[in-house]
Amino acid sequence: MPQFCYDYARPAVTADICFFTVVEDDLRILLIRRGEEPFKGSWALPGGFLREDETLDECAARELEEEAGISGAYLQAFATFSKPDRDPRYRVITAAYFALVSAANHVLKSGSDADDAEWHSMSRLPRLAFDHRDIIEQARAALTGKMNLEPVVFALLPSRFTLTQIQKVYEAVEGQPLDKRNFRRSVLAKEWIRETGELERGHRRPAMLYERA
Amino acid sequence: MPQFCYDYARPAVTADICFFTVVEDDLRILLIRRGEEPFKGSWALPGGFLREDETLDECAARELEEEAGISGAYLQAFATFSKPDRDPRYRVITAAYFALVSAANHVLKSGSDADDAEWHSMSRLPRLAFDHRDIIEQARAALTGKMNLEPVVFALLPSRFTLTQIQKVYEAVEGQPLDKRNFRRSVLAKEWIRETGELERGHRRPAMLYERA
DNA sequence: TCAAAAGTGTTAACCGTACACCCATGC
DNA sequence: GCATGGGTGTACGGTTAACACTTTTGA
Repeated sequence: MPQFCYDYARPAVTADICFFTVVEDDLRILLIRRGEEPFKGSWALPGGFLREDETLDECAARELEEEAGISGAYLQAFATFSKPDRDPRYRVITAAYFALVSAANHVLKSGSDADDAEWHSMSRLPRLAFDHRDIIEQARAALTGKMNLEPVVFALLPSRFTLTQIQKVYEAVEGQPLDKRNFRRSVLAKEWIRETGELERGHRRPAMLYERA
Repeated sequence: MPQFCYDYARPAVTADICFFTVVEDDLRILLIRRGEEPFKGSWALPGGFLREDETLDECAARELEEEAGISGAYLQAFATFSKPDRDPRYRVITAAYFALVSAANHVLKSGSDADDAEWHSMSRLPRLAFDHRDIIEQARAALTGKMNLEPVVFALLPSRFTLTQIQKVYEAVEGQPLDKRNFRRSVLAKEWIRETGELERGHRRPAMLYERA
């Protein structure tokens, strides 16, 4: 085993990811069950150590690929966590990201690190390792803010979607119902979407399908 | 010299600070002239290495004290910089902060690290080391956003101030003039300030002095 | 008396919010 | 024919933005 030696103590640096999806009008987050101490049996955010040749953004993207088999998800850093004792083993500085994937693409690749990964409803989180509950709370707040400023909602939707679908995603993230007419007016005013001309059939009354503009 | 050895490479971690003040209606930032390679003679942000027993917030506060002799300034992290080659010597991850101090308190303590520190107008920045120009640009944007949401402007003002003074600070940070009547109405509506009853005398027509509510 | 900064209101446009009914379809 | 979700407009209140003149003082 090689050794890396420095004149001063250096912390380990990781990127941890709050990976969200919306399924059945419910905001869910990907967690991994820990098989080792500390916090054996608790759930933790996916993430891992920064490598020598990558940025934190690249690290987060790589971990998402390795631990959940997902590439190309929307990824955004939102805070850094640095309390000296947040990991009882040794010092770890964590750059926290949130990531988004649509329900259609959220099937987890089995094998490798992903075997103990599961989606958990944000309304019923299990026992969490380290300070991951704090991180998740801040992630949700960051996501809510971002969604009202920038067109990130599409990362949580299939490529074509109805206005009701997009509304359900906002409601799931914000955790509160929204007025249908006002929501439609405001989302159309933003010019983030356009009509496809196709209708979604097979349920009740067909609904117009939209796509990202 | 002690040696700290790890099984994997670890980056150095620093906190760097974009330390702003407003003087003569001009937004200025504290920079330190580098006496060593790399970037000898260029200017750099104050900052330094994270110690074993402190958070990044504490590190930023300590560096501000050591390098500029200022304590209790408003401090806020806004981004992390992690490009592998952003420091040509070895890998450094930097948590970037912005800090604010009022013109009245911005005299630099001489001695120690501060000897080569100077305030520079944001409208005429010198040659900067590393990726510090990027960091400064992002800091200004973060500061502008924060000032319109939270009462941080007081960190850039003396304890008592006129409405014109507070307006000049906003104009300096945002880099654009503001309408006097609208500005006064909106700042009074926020209820961040109250009248002192005292007038500022000695110039032209006396102005009401306000203080933080 | 003049130069300089302090102080003061009104109007119009825009935006957010509240709110209820008819329509098209599948069963 | 009925249950289900799709689709639509208006009115009110609050906020923002534009805009010009009088007052007070020091020199």
